[in-house]
Amino acid sequence: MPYDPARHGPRRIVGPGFYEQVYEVVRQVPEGFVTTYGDVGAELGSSRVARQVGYALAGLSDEKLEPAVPWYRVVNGRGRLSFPAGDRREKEQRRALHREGVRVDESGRVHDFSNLRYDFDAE
DNA sequence: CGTATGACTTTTA
DNA sequence: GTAAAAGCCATAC
Repeated sequence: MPYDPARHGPRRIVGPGFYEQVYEVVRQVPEGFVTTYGDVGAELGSSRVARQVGYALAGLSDEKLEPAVPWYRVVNGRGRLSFPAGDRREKEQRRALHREGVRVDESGRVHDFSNLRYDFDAE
């Protein structure tokens, strides 16, 4: 069977792994803001690890980390949700974002995405 | 060490 | 504006 993080999940939740770094960066995103996979990757040093960022987030679907990771604040580079419409996570992400004041279009587009995008370097 | 996979991005049409 | 193809790279086997 091929590797399936949705079923097996990442074995290493804490430690010097890449995933740990991803979680740490995502936790920096304040409430009411969003970020992109590419931005998180860039913050980690490489702007080409966007897939791995999503990969890391996929791992915490079933995992429960102490500091909650606001995975729902991470969208793709075009300001859209990375789930097909009707997906369980897609609905949950919309609900969570709406609760923080982030409006999401029916197509899954984040309204005023450019303005809500969090700037890590601004810290 | 080589192959396979994917919550992505960028380019091209 | 959308759609399809190629490229990326950490993790697993």
